[in-house]
Amino acid sequence: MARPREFDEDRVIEALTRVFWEKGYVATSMQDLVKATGLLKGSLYGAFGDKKVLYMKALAHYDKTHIQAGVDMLNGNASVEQKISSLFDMVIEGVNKGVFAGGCLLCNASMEMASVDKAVEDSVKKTIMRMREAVTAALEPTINNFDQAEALSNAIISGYFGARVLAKAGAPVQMIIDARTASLRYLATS
Amino acid sequence: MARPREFDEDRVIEALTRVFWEKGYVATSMQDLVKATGLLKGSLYGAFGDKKVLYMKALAHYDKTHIQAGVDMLNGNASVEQKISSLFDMVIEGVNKGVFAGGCLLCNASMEMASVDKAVEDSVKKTIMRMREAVTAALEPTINNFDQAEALSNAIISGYFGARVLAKAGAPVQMIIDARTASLRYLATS
DNA sequence: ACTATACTTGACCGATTGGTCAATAACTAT
DNA sequence: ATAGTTATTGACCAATCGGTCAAGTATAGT
Repeated sequence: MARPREFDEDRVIEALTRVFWEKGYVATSMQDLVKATGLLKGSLYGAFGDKKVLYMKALAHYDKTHIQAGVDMLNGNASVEQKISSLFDMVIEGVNKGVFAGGCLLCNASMEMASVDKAVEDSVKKTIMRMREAVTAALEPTINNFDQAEALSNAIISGYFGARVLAKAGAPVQMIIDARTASLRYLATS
Repeated sequence: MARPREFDEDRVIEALTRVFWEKGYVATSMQDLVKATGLLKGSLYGAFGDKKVLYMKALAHYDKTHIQAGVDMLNGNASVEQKISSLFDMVIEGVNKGVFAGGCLLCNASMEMASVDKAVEDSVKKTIMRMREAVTAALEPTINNFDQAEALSNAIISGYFGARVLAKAGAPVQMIIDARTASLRYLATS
């Protein structure tokens, strides 16, 4: 019926995601995306839409992959302590491996775009809530009071996001380690 | 000897700071700065330098005013609990007053620029360390072991930055409140 | 083989970007 | 009053921005 696509959509969105992750929305040019995806501008516009749409696709992709990996970990059958610890270890690992200075596309989007674009804000907020639910669920076996578990979850997520900011700033890793320790101590005394 | 400046330097830098604070580095155009300061482009370049220099001036100004206000508060003679609580209250206040969605230029700079520009990274890191020192000093009367105080300080700062991210995302204020509660509980159990 | 349809291509668009500069103006020291 | 110095002004620059589009091309159904 018609000419078939010559590219793999997932691969393209993966490439988009990496660029937006590394550079942010405004600092990324269509040229950057053309270079990263191997597609020409016309194809990108034809297949997806304008720059904002591409960014939303990237956010969704990041959610489906990286965030989901965290959620899966939290839903796994490790101990609660192990799960919370892993959350912060992901940040430290990012720093050590040099993954965009330990940055997180979700946090980046929140800082750069959430207060400016309603669609981004909604997307970011939804993802944060998913993370919170997962953390709360992971805590509930130990805490068994939902409100208390959620309050603890909120604090842990705050510490986690703060760790992301510290990581990007190139602050001493010890600060992140101490944030982890505090969350674990908080857990132990709840 | 020569023609005098027609503008007040502090007022101009204050205006610059507001724009960069609200929009970030890349999203701010020289036109935005021209409009905000009332100066023409040539004057801005002549008096200060290029866009990066203007940004660094803004960071320094933010440090001297907003960050310093926090440091002064921490050095004051309120109780430790009151001081730590105030740190988070500043975020909540920002959200309620709608000050750029509770954002903080320091955090914004860390997320957007620190991994890209060495000078920004250094500036941000230095400011973070100043905050840490102030928090640590505020904790020492209660903790009296320096290392322990610093570890707790690191955790609190992480929670504080995380609160900034949550604020910008438009997350429920309760999450920030719970982050505050957690920091106070760390303190109570140390 | 032909047609309808969708994809690819690259030239092209006006607007905006950060930055420069020569001309003019306002001051002070002499 | 004049000379020396610096600030202001706005026109100007090449480069890049996000986005469009007509032309060419590859496919599937007939």
